Amino acid sequence: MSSDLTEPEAGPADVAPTLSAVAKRAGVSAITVSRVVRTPELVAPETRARIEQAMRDLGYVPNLVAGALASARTNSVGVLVPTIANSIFADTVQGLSDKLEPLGFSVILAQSRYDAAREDRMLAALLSRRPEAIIMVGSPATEEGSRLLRHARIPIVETWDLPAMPIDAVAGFDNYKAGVAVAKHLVAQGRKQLAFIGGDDPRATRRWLGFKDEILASGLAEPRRLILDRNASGSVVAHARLPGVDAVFAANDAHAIGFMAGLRRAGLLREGPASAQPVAVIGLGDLEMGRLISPTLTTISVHGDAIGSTAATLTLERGGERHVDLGFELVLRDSG
Amino acid sequence: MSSDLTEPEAGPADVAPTLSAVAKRAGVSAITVSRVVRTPELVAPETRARIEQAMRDLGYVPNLVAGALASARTNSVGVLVPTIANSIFADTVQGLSDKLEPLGFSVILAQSRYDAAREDRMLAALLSRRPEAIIMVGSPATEEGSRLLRHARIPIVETWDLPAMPIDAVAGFDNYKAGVAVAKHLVAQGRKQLAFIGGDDPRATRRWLGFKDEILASGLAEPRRLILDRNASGSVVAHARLPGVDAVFAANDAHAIGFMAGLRRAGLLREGPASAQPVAVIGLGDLEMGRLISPTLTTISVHGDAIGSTAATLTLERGGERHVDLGFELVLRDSG
DNA sequence: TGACGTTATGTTAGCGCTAACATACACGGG
DNA sequence: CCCGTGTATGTTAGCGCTAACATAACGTCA
Repeated sequence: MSSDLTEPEAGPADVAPTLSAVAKRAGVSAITVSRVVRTPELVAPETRARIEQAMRDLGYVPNLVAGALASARTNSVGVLVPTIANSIFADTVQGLSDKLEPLGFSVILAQSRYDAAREDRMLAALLSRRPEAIIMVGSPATEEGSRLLRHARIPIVETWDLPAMPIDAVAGFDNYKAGVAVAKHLVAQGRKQLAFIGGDDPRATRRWLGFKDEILASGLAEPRRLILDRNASGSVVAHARLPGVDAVFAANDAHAIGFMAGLRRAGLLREGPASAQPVAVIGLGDLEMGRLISPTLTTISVHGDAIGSTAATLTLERGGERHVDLGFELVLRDSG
Repeated sequence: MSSDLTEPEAGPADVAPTLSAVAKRAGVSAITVSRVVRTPELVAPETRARIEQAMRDLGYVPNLVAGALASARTNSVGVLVPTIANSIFADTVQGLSDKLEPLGFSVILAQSRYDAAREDRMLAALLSRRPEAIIMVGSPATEEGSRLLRHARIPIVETWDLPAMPIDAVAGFDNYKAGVAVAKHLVAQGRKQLAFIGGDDPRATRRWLGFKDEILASGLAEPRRLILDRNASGSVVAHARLPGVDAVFAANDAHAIGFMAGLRRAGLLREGPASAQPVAVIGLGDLEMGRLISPTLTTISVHGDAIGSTAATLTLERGGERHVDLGFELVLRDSG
């Protein structure tokens, strides 16, 4: 028995129903069904009702893959982050999704895991899906990645930094200045033995450079730099590797909180204000957690969600300012 | 001057080059170029080299939208989570991405923000992109969402719970039993006035029910339940609304840590072990942060990343066990 | 009254690719 | 010498939809 015998009544089809199946059932042409989906106001109310009924009967779900090919619009944006787990970038992804999803855009998410080769592969994979824009944390790590993006002819938004020669648009803050601000604050507090702990990705490195340059400029000895794994556990034991240190700038709040846990075990954490701390600790990211621990965490607040929603806006509007500095704030609490 | 004048040499084209453009340049047919992209071992080395050169010259990026339409394979999976920011679900998304991205699958991410109507819209939006599977946290909130998924004829994985009547596959743990385990532990510790704080989403509610039932079964008075906002700040002041309480189960670690911050301000937090705590606190999720604060956080550890990678595996293999209980562990530390 | 806008619907072609099926040629064994 | 079996490449049709351009049936107003 061949399968082209149709079911007696509207039984579940073996394959997803198409526009023309709906059209046939409603006694109209395919384009009219297409209009009901996309521009219902152009279809007469009675026709529309008949078509909507047919769509319900068949359980029609539009095929955006075909629609995208025909219209050359995918209504999707590619988003590339180093990692999404336990990370400050989750806020940025949330911020941009919240702006884009209500407009009918889908987010195609890719993670580079701080690996340049994987980043290039993910960039190529994203671009083959023809997103209408790419939003990424940072800038391409390789020349190849940069070339791919420049040739894509779609809005590209680099975030979480202010690259000197952006590909297209930027929504971020000055990581170097953040390092400078932290150094200034610690020096003014009278700290003498300063150190930086955290990763060595481009943004953390910019923070380190600002931190170091400012400390040197103020006449103090060059600060130490401890490069740590991406998990906070490494920072718990970091204190043992920094003898004599009296102030630490951590590349992010997780490292800062881990470092504080190590200080607590060493009996070097006070419940009092920053001035009472044997070792000052300053983080970056302003996690909610930093307000909940004791002593509360002094940190650079960076508006991750605003970066996301600004990036989303930049993908939608081609004109106007394409270089947005969202800034940061040094939030003074009890740890440093 | 009209723009259809081609550049003298391989300049950047106005539109993205297609397979046939590459084919023409290499002097072969389109299908041979397609083979170089997908099954290079079927193409003679010299031909392949010529085509690869042509692809490089033109900066060819395959169009997976067209490929997906022609082959009826999109190589994408839809992922629906309540939220990605500051959340335990980020680990799950990371876990599944890490498994799927190397296999050429893209992740289309959508957030429901704990809103049933938005969940349905996101589900419909995901399905119109014809993903090869859907992975979601929890189960559809509405009958409509459930119907959509059942008719999609693709693998559907529900996670972070063990639904009684799953649509297809499941990778999760028993939230009810988690509540029971916490209650048993607190009762054995001699706690009398118990309370539950957290959200009222389906999974938190299952935890609450297990918690409550076990406490009632052990002869104690019915525990109180405080429904809080999704941010931890609300839990900081929760203690004032629970007079006389001596043990709290928080629906997640963030709430637990927030509640502990409130206890600290009230002078009700000790540095000692669980037995020394005036109020025991137990969380769920096992955030790294819980190990770093003081007192350390007793929590239910739930393997969010394993849920993600298991879910990914379930989307890829259609046969075999489709109902995986990843379990949980009560991790005893100092808070309760 | 007929040229002209307006509203509702249809026709045609094609988006860029791949499945399925040719075709062409080389090679080796009976 | 012809047939079978690879190996390499090509032809054809079509995936499900939409852009762009008809067409038809109605007013409406000078």
